[in-house]
Amino acid sequence: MEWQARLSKAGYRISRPRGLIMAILEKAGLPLSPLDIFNQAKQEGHLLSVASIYRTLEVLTELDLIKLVHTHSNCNGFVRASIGHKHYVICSGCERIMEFDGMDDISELIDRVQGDTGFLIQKHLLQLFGLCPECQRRS
Amino acid sequence: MEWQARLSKAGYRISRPRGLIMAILEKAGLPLSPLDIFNQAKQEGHLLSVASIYRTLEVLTELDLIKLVHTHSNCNGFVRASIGHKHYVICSGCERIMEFDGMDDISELIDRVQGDTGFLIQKHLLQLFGLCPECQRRS
DNA sequence: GTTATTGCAAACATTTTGCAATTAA
DNA sequence: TTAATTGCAAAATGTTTGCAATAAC
Repeated sequence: MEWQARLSKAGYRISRPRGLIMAILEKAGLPLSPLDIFNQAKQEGHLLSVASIYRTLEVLTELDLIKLVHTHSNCNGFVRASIGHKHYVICSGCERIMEFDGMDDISELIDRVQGDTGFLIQKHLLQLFGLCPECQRRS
Repeated sequence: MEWQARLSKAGYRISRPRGLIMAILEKAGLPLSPLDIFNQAKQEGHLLSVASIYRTLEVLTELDLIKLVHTHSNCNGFVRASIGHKHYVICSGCERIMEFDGMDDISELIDRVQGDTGFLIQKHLLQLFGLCPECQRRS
């Protein structure tokens, strides 16, 4: 389903700022912070208020249209999300990001941890970091 | 090796604020933010400056004596770390945290992702979230 | 005694909020 | 038309920095 449809269905409106932010994240291909988005929009000749950016990112995250990415330093990078639960590999060189599936691979681990700790696991956060092919070549 | 020894060996001094912060994290058993640490210290009758807290957390993290924990909202919780690379399970109810090993479990996954994406994986971030035994009972 | 470390206060950065003006439906 | 959304500016929050005073070695 299109992001427009998902917004509408949830009772939100399709506004210009929301479209802009989705478009910017779509073509970025790497995690952007609120300020990054502000700057990118400005560079394209569109002035957004930071308040709108923050509010929009909150709505889009709530609808799983975008995801927050965690790194060593910053945890304020957002990426366009595709359907379903995914994990990310992030390039330490250029920040390029790719999704991958991996629920099967860790479900065994989750079972083991549940057994060992008595915790009832509900969610998980898994991200890999390394060099993308291009950055490998370059170094 | 004791944290004191590790600090010394790295050329750092054993100061009162550093000892306090290590002690506070040690007994907390859950991730504390810089402000949490400030408040906990104050409650015990010790005034720390926030600047020192931030600087200390940086040093301790660099020496792997403590680790930064990532959650949905905040990524500013620090926990006392034991030796070696660990992962964490965090209780969604009370924030209690436990370590677990799991490199074996995901090395296969890492191989697969390297093959599929061409990335050269160097690091990973894996955290599980759920209810601890006590919080399960309570709900 | 020497030098790292601290505390303070100010600078800086980031995020949130209230409210009138705007715009999507 | 009317209600959600925006932009603005101010407030709140979080983090970093320079520097003189202090404390570890």
